[in-house]
Amino acid sequence: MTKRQASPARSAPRKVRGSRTGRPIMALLDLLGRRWTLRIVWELRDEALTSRALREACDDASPTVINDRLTELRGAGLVETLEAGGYRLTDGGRELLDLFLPLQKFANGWPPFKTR
Amino acid sequence: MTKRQASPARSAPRKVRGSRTGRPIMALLDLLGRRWTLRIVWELRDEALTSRALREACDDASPTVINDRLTELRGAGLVETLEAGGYRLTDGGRELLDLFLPLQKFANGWPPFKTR
DNA sequence: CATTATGCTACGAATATTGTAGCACAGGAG
DNA sequence: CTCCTGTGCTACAATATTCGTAGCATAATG
Repeated sequence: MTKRQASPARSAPRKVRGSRTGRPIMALLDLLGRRWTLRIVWELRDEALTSRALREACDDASPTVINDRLTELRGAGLVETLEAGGYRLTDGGRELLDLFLPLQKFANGWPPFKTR
Repeated sequence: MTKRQASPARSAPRKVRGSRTGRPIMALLDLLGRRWTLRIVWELRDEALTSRALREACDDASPTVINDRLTELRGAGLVETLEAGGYRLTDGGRELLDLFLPLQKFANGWPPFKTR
């Protein structure tokens, strides 16, 4: 059961949590089902952002999480760091994002989300 | 619905956590960015499932979470309970799912997820 | 009544996330 | 060089969420 400490294991997503089936779709669903992951991809849709700009864009989420997610997303090859600084989607990341774009239309047209 | 006292403040998903912008897409992204939410929608793609069948389909996730998610999804009008028992996607839920179906193809073709 | 299945709750332990502070390392300006 | 400012990133205590297991009440069936 690993051990429990304040935070010594925040470096790598050792495994695909929650899905032990091995099916790629499950791994992807699991990766995207973590807090801020979808949001980060979304915020990078138009342009590259620095880690701080990204943080602000994400309702000032904790840098801890942003960094964890960024590491995971880089590991999945969906996001890359720019040598000049900042992060942006890879070609694959953009490909994924394109699948999500219709979501906005769906959200806007779906009553339960309209007046939140 | 549900009261909890083990953890001090665990009464209800009172708000759209993490997104205070009010934009529907953020609310949706946030809803879907919770553990098991995407997976649950995914597992309901073909047929209605009982709560237990759903639990098993989701790698035996804790009934606590399954229930919380189901409540949230019902609140969002994406899932509904059958009078005969069990859960299934609403028309809106299926509409959302349709947007996600291409994801499987993407996952299968995306190297980082192939051999996990 | 015994059995099986349903939806759902309880709750301690394990993990994850939040919020705030601050580090080391570039530039750029003075 | 020294004082800024911005970068990516880490530390860590406080919270919140999730996990795992047990178990309830109800209903349908044998």
